Amino acid sequence: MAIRQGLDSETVLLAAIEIADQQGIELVTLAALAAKLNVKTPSLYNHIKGLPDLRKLMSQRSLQHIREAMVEAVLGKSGEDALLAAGFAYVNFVRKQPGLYDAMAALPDLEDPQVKEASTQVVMFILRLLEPYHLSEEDALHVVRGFRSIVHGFASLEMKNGFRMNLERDESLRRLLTTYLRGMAKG
Amino acid sequence: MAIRQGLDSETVLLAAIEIADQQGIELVTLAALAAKLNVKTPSLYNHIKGLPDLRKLMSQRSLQHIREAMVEAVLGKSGEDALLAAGFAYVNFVRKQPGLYDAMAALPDLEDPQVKEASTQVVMFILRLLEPYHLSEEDALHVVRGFRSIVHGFASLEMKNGFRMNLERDESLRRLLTTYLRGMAKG
DNA sequence: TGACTAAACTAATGTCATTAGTTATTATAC
DNA sequence: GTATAATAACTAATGACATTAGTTTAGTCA
Repeated sequence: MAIRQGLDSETVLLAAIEIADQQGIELVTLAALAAKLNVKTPSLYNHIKGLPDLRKLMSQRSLQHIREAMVEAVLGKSGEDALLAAGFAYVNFVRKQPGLYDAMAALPDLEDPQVKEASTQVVMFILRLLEPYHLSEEDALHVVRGFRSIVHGFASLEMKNGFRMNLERDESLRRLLTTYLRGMAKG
Repeated sequence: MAIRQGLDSETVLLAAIEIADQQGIELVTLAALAAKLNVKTPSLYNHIKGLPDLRKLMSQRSLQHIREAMVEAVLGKSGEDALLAAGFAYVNFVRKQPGLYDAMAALPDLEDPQVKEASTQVVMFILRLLEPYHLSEEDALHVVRGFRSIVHGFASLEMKNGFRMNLERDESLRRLLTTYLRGMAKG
């Protein structure tokens, strides 16, 4: 017995993400995770500190992925095009990995240092996209809040089946973003 | 023993809401609820079907309160003023009852019939506010999605301490809403 | 080879939700 | 007013889960 599984925290994290995306964040239990990894529950504590710690790792990873997806999406774009592409990249990430994103949304608060850092990276990325607008620092920060509210709000409502009308979702998102950006430009 | 407490589902619901707002939704357990109501846990099942049922009741109630708050806020207002007031009423409700709102955000999905109905009431209310704009039905529905995304996104990010910069939050919200509305008007 | 490190394990505890079955209180019917 | 029915509380039991303590054993390295 006790054959080593070669586990490490990354493997545990990836398995947790897989369960989250396939079955929902509430089914990410240490029991389910251990079963998936052919190990007993307490063995997981060699790699993660516990369930709350795992949730934090997932949130952090989620924010990293979102940033990466947005970075990739804006390559070769600037101004309004870039912001639109970044917004879609954000929402498309949530569509592809709803459980992982939900781990972040389910976090009681985002005060954990590492989560904070990943979140700061997202904010700084959006600030970069706003440079062509030559806003004051304060103005830019308000816009970042606006942009984040829009994409997070849209993505989470969509994820929870909050949009029930028979209406193109991408079109809703496109209009939401372009309307906001138009308001910015014509402000 | 077994003195009757005069419990009913409303009392249970109100106690759950109180725990949620004071201590957070994750501490709304049947055990905590029973203790608060001077009753043993199984007794709660005479009034609610179980924890998932309670969560649904909370979500439904949350949506009702949000609608009421918005209705109250727009009295005597119309057009952009009304939409701005409604947006602030939404966010201020979440500020006042974060745990109750979180119960809704924590629901796996919003497919439950009664939650759906309460949600439809909110959508219909926003549609009424859009009447002065004389939009097509499709256009109006896209705007409703936009408005909901904005207020939900802002409120939930704020609730989870997602806004960490030292920057007026009401001002962020005001700008977010007016920028969007300006984009609509100048579309 | 021998000693150390660490990854797995077993065992135990405590919290929680839920169900089944029981008791006792309140309301209703007569 | 008393008998009966409905129901709100209870006790007891089960099963899922997270977590901690202590143990074994598999790799690693001197």
